[in-house]
This record gives sequence, structure tokens and C-alpha cells, in this order.
Amino acid sequence: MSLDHHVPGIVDVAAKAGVSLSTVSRVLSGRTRVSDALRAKVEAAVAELGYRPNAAAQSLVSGRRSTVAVFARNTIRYGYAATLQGIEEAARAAGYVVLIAVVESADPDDISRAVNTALSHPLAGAIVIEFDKVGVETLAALPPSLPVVAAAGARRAAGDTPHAFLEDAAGGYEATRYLLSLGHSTVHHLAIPATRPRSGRAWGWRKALLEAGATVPPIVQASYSPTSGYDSAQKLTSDPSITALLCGNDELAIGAARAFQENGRRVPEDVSIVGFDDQPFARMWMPALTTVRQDFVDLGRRTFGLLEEWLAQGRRPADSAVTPTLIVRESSAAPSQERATA
Amino acid sequence: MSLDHHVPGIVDVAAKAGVSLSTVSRVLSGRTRVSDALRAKVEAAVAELGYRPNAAAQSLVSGRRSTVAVFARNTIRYGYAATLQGIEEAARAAGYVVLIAVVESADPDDISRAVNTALSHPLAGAIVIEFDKVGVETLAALPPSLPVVAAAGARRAAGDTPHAFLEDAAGGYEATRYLLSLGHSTVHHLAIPATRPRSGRAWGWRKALLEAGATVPPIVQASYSPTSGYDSAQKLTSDPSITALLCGNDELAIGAARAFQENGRRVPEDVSIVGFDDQPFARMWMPALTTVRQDFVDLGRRTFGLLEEWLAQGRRPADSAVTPTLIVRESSAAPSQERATA
DNA sequence: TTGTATGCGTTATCAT
DNA sequence: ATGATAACGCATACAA
Repeated sequence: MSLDHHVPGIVDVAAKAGVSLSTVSRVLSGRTRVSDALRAKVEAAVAELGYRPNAAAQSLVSGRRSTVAVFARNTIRYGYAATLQGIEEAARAAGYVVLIAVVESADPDDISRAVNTALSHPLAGAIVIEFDKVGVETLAALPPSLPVVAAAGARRAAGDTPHAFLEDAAGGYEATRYLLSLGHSTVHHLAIPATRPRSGRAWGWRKALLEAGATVPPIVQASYSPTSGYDSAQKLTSDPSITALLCGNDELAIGAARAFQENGRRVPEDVSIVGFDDQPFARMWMPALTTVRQDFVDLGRRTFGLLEEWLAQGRRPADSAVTPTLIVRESSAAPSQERATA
Repeated sequence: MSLDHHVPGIVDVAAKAGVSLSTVSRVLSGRTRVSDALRAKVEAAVAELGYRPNAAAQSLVSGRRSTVAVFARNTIRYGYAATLQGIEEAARAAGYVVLIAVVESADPDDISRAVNTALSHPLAGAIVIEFDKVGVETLAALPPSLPVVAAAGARRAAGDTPHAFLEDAAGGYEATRYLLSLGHSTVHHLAIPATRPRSGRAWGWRKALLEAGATVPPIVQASYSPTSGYDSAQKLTSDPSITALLCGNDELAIGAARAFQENGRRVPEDVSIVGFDDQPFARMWMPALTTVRQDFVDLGRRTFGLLEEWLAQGRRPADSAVTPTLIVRESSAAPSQERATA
């Protein structure tokens, strides 16, 4: 009945129901007893008015926050997007809303800008997707007063920010062992950028090689994209001693596969190629890609779970690991006889 | 110096600077003249205290909102994720923050739950990624009082919600004409779910076929995933009259390509396969995928631009189209001679 | 069990 | 140009 586009507030509900402000508030929060009669009247008024609580006002007065910020370098790439999806899913189930803040680069300006705008909103806590340097820096820039957890690409130092992480060192180790068991004398590695030394896929790869007494070839550094994989693999295609290549992700793997194939090296007859992640396209690849599956959605869910636990229990939760699994498909095989005997 | 984990407010700044509340507010908003002397003192206090304005309190009293909600069916799939990225980028540049609300299904419960939780926060406006039925329904569920714009997969009816959209009918048309020009007698279509009749990729495909006087084969319906493409294409692989297949997206295309190849039909020698989107993996495919590129990031940026314009000008903006481009690569070719003469 | 009064951090209005 | 004060919508301590 208001003249303007008036958004109904708790006062309007109270008026319509013929009760006081506080009664309405109590009915809505449900934390105090209210007689059935009044409760019914209030609920009717709420429905009729289409009343929606104002979260801003709520958090202002109660200090209770219902939004969590997710800081991420990007939202497109598979791992990031899937992690975000998992976080959102868990957050929504728990009654939280997620605010997404992409941090363009590790430039302190970009970081503090992202942090400042996000923190000006009432946050219950923050999650940073720490798959890269930007994530590491963002983590460092967040105030200690805010509950912060991380979705990490690899285990972080203990005593640090609580985090859920991918046991990707284990994945790299398993994939390398598998390749070695096929008869390859060593395995090369086409790597994504590392966030931490002595951890991650590359670390597991190295460990497997050392244990087997195989030579550890120099790591070939790439970025994340298929083109980067293609370009970086070029320098390897002419070396016939390379018979197995472990790639930091599936995109690198398909880029590398193309590079080899264009040079007349067949996959897997001449070179075995193994990826990481198991993106949806991997199993449709020709040949279907052998890869280390990482469940990013689960990682996201767990990460939010950590934050939720922290908020509920009031103390920092224990870290949580998600284990990758090797999916053997068509892009890997024993080295061809001719090479083996060569 | 506060005993507790006290978050500094405008009062603390005022006290430290030795000025009144209002002066601090004025310095921060910058909308009123303040003497340089006081301004300097305030700025020093702000820096020293690490003061951050409380957006909740601001929007509560001023009615000015700085967050926009994005409703989407999902955040993983390429088109959605890239659109989100574009939206976020533009929003951040304009000083807005984005809240992501994924809507699980078209179930009214899921929709109203998502809408309610998002709308309980102070929103400047909302954006719905309307690539599917869920998006269409969500759009319908949003209150008319809120500025809402859409990022659409195809042009919507006029007079409707302002939207930026992919001219994908044009893309379907161009791709089909291209295939026809290669000498294929007709083109089959493996479709993603349609949101609207008489629009979209399928509509353009149909138009090109009709114009050329070619027969219009029944549409083969698929979902979005590579496996769906693979499964749905199975029934086509044994039909030698099929020499060209236009797929609703790249994932379908690679699934279909595998299905054909497993059945001994070579790509492109026996069947030409064309995708849609130009996802990063497309150019690395073997053979590299001919596809219709759609710039989702740009779509996202434009969509936010629409909302921004609406908010600034106070009136609904005009729709905005993003044009796809056909990228010819290796997966398409003229039909083989044997078939042509058969 | 219900109602009244106070205040959360900020901007806007009104004085000075 | 600057300061005092009233709201914004809601939760809660306190009074009834």
C-alpha cells in the first residue's frame, strides 16, 4: 500500500501482524519461544508482504556474517572453476553466500585493491584458491583477524593457514612409478609453474625417479595452456630418447601430444603421455588420455567445510587432503621394442 | 591500541584526527569540499588505523548498493565460467563486487531459495546467465523492482529484460553455409538443449539448409558433455550418407569425433566435424577442430556494461550482440570423392 | 511470553 | 567549511 517502491521491513510486518518489532524478529530467528498464535500471524504477514530480511542490517547489529569471499586468480580454468563450484555448493548448503574476488596479478596494488573491496563487505571468512603465486601473496595480505582458509594445490607448511589440499605429489609419484613399471628408462616432466619448492607433482615425480635409480632429466617449464604445452614440448620432440612425458595438467598434455605427433612421433607407440586433472575432454582424446584425476569440486567442498568448522567451533580446523587417482587410458604404453633395444 | 579485536570505524578515525564524524565521512566520499588541512589529518588517521569503510552500514543508510548478484546454472562449464570472468572483470573495474548464486535446477524451490538468499543482501542489480532453462526460469522469478540484465545464449524477445547475447544463429548459419560450400549435400546437427524455439545455432543451421534447398535432417539431441556427444553420435556413425556434422559445442564435437573414428570413419576425410565455442583445447585436437568461436568473456563484460548503464542512466539499456566467427581448421573438408560419386 | 529502548557504522539533513 | 543529530533495518538487553 506504500506509495513508493517501498521494500517491506520488519516494521511493516509487525504492523500488519499487529505485534511488536521484537516478536517478528523472534519468529524469524527462531531462537526464542513465541506463542503459536502470534507466530502464525507473523508468518502470514511475512508471506503476504513478501518480506525478506536485510542481511546488511542483520550483520550490522548482530555481528553475524553470512557471506564468504573467495579470492582466485581466475574463474575460467578448470581447476579454479571446479573448486569454486564446490565451495559455492557447500556454502549455499550452509546458508552462506559467496562473493568472488578475482585477483589479477601478484602486484601488491592488485592484491590490496581486491582485498580492500572484499573486506569492506561484512565477511564471515575468506577462502583463497592458492594454486599459484597470486594465491600465495593474497593469503599473506589478508588480515589475521579474519578467518581464512585455503584450497591449495599442494600441502602447505604446518601451523599455517588451515587448508584443504591436493596430494598431487602422490599423484606425480604414482604416475611416474606407473610409467617406469611399463619399462621406460626415465620419465620427462613438462611442468606448470610451481608455487612452492619441494612439493607438488614435480616433487613426486622426482622422488619416484630417484627411488628407481633413474636419471632425473631437467624439468621443462611451461605455463598452463594447451599452446604453452605445445610450444614447450617442441624442444623435446626431436629427442628419440624421450619415451615418456608426465605433464602438469591435461591442457599441457594435449599440447605436447600434438607437438610430438606433428613430428611423426606416435602416442603411445613412440611416446607415452600422461596428464593431470582428468578434465572432461581427457577421455575423448585420441588417444584417450592417461591422467591423474584430481577432484577439485571435492576440494572446494572440503575447503568450505574447514571454514565452517572454524566458525562453528571457534578454533582452527585440521588440514584435509584429497587424494588423486591415476586413470590409465590409451596414451601410455610400454616403450616400443626398437627403442628399447636401440 | 584497542583491547579487543576492534575493527576501526569512522568514529575512531574522527577521534584520532581530531575532527567530527561528518568531516571524515566527507573526506571519504569526496562529494563535498573539505579544507586541505583537515583532509590531510583524516587521511593520515585512515592510513594509520587501516580503516576500511563498512559497506553494509553505507548501503543501509544511503541506499547506495555496490554488489551485483550473478545467477548461473553452474560455474564450471567453459561458457559459464568465461562469462562470469567477464562480468567480474567489468564489475570490479566499476567498483562493484560480485556475488555468485548457482541455481541447481529449474525446480521452483531451488530457484526461490537462490533468489531469496541473494536478494537478502543489498543488491545494486542482478545478472542472470541465461544459457539454459534454469536461467530462463530464474529470470522470471526475479522481482521487477530490481534492475536485472541477462547474458543470453541467443537473442530474446524484444521489450524483455535487457540482455547481451551471442548471435549464435548467425554462427550456425555461417558454419552450415561453409560446410555446404565444401560440397556436402547436407549437414547434420548434434544439438545442445534449446532454451527457445526458433533461435540459436539450430535455427541458423536450418535456415542455411533451407536456403540451399538441402534436406533438413532430424536434429540429434544431446546434452553438453563430451560423453553425451559420444553417446548421441553413436546412432549416426553407421550411416554413410552423413558427411558433415555441426555440433552444438566443442565438447559434443570431440565426443562425436571419437564415436566416428572408433567406427572407422575418418575425420575429416569421411566426416567433417564442426564445433561451437572454440574452447582452448579445440586447436590442439587431432585433427584441429573447425569451430565457431564465441567470445564469452566479452559477453560477460557487455552484460555488466548493460547493468552499469541502467544504474547510471536510470533507464533500460539497449540490447547488445556479440558476433561469433567461424574458425576453419582441420576437422572439416570436402566430402571424399567415393561418397560424392556413390 | 511479549513489548520498549538502545545501538550497530554510516550518510544525510540541518544547523552553525 | 564544519559539526551535531536523525535516520537506515534489525537484534538484543531489559522491563513488564
